[in-house]
Amino acid sequence: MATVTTTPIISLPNHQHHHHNTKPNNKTTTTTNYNNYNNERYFANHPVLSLIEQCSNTTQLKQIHAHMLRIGLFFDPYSVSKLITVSSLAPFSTSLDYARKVFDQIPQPNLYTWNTLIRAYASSSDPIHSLFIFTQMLYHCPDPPNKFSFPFLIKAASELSDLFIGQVFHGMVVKLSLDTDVFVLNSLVHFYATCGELGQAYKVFLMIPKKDVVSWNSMITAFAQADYSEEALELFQRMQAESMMPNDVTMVSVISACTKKLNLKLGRWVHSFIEKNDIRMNLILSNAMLDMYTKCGSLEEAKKLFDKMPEKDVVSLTTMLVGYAQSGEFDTAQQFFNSMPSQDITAWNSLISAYEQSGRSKEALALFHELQLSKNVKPDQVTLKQGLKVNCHLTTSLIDMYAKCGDLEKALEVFRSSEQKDVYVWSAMIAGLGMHGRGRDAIDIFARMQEAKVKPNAVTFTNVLSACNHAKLVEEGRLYFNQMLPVYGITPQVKHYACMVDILGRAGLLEEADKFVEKMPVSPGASVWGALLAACKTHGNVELAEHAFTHLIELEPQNHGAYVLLSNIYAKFGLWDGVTKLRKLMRDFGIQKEPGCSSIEVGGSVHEFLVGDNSHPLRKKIYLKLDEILLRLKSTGYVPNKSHVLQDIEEEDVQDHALYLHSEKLAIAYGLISTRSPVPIRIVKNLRVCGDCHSVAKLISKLYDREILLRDRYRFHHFRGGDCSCMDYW
DNA sequence: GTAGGGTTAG
Repeated sequence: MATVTTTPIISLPNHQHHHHNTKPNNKTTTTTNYNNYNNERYFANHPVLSLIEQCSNTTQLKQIHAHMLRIGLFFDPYSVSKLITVSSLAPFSTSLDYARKVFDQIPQPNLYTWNTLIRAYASSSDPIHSLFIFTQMLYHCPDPPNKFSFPFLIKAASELSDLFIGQVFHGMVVKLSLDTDVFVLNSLVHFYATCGELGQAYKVFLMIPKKDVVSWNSMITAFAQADYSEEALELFQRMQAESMMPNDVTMVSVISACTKKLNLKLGRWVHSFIEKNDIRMNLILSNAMLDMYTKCGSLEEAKKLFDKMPEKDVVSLTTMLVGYAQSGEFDTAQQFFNSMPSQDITAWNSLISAYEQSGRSKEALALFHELQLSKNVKPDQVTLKQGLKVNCHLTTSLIDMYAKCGDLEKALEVFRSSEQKDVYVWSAMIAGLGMHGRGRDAIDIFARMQEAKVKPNAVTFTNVLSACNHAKLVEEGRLYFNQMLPVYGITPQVKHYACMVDILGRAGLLEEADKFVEKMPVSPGASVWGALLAACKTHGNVELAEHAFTHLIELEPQNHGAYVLLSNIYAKFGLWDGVTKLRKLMRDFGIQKEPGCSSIEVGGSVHEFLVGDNSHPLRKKIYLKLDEILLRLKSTGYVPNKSHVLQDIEEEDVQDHALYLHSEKLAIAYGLISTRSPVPIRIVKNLRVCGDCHSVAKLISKLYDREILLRDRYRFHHFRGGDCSCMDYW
């Protein structure tokens, strides 16, 4: 053969020299059959060889090994290679140690024997040893690597995902003129795809002179696994156009492409294609099909196929488990889990993840604990990621709960003590601070989140913007909104636009808010028009209000808040005709405003109050207390804000009830009667708190020296010493 | 007489 030039990476020895030196004088010892050593054909059909293949345990193998040593068969390269193959690849051999020991005993392994060992390591858990063996082979074996060596070597490179070493092999293949061998080239296609070099894989694929079915399969699989489903399906079509008959392996990838596209129709077509063309339905193909049916939403067809399958394995059962879990049928999912002869780590992870994803952290955590107690399986990387998610999920819930219950300190405590924080934990803390009016602190957390290398998502930005909104941080709001796409790659959604309109509008920048809405690239949802309308109410702009109202009602004809807001704006400007017209509209469309309702928890039970509520057992005491409060307030100069009693329909229906009968006042009065300082009075209201109730609450917090925590529809108000945490901006 | 391609959780 031609002299081999060296590559810069690994040099191939000049094999022409070796040939004459090594091969002829490699026998100095003698055994009975040793004279036959060179006559390899002589042993090819030796009866012992068929015995090797029938071995079912290590003891039998060792017996044959001993026998081969006795009769000299051990020194026949072909025979000893068989021994190595079986001892490394047979199902009962757990490690390559034995095969390696056998190999080390061979005085002059030939190329065939070297290839055998490289093959064994390539499919072992330590594929890097293939490369070590290869470098030894280059120096000790008289023959250069051949077309059989490279598929094994390239496979090792694939297993290692080592692009560099694979490229080196590719170079050697070219220099050794092996670059027309379909086996070698197919391995290269697979290798480049494994390393994510789809372009390179395709280049090699096109260069295969005589493509066989494996060539096509390798390329189709490469596309399918890289989420290029369209390309995979196109190649499948071209394969047929070129009259290459697809086989069962082809169909696995084709089905998998359908699954990725969530294309049930195409999946069904492929199913019938398989039946029409008599393609063998093996277990793996059936499993791929099950996966397609469950993921594409046809649990029925999956079940039908599952029942027909002659053979099922843990993958089949896991696929069904996931299918049922994702449609909420956890009992059935659990049954599939229990029906497994033995649950592998994937099965555990599937069920844990299914619980986690449906928000059932408790079940997920319980299963995780059960897994830790299991003797057969150990949690792996995926499990730990799930466990982390479960923990983060619980942490997020706790932060959210404490924040919404008004105990921001406790929320912060949970946040600080959590070891792992994912994007949702950070976001929940930002939201918590935001709803308590601590916009600066929320922004600070946002900055720290990025220092911790956690990438913000759309939820994070909603919370950041909302925090800016509640704290009147207009500049900051603009800044973060404008950074969303260019800096963070997150396309603003309608809710982000709505937040921005709220920020601008609430701050009185009505014109800017209006322009902002006009320039929106997405169509403004009801939330955007609602925010604009609310801003018009606060800052008094009839024309813009009517504009926003028209759009809002178009989207949500039954939105009672819209009618109330516009009616209030009319009332503010004395436009009584408008008020009357709106009231008529509301009557005609059967629109009723949501009644204001405040709740307070005392002694473990929740007490609800509506406007002018008379149903509470302690109503007499409550109204007496209310009178007393108002008397004390008036003595300090308090004047009820009549704008809330006049002609407008406030969030509470003040037409029939006096201002002081607002539900939050009743709830506060009850709180003063039934609880003692320093326990704060905690109230939750379904609507936005009105201006009068807000000033009353501030005064009570001072006169009665009580903290009042009031959560309204949009945020928290923390009244203390005569002031509110919202700084009167809400 | 050596070889290559495929399914489930994240």
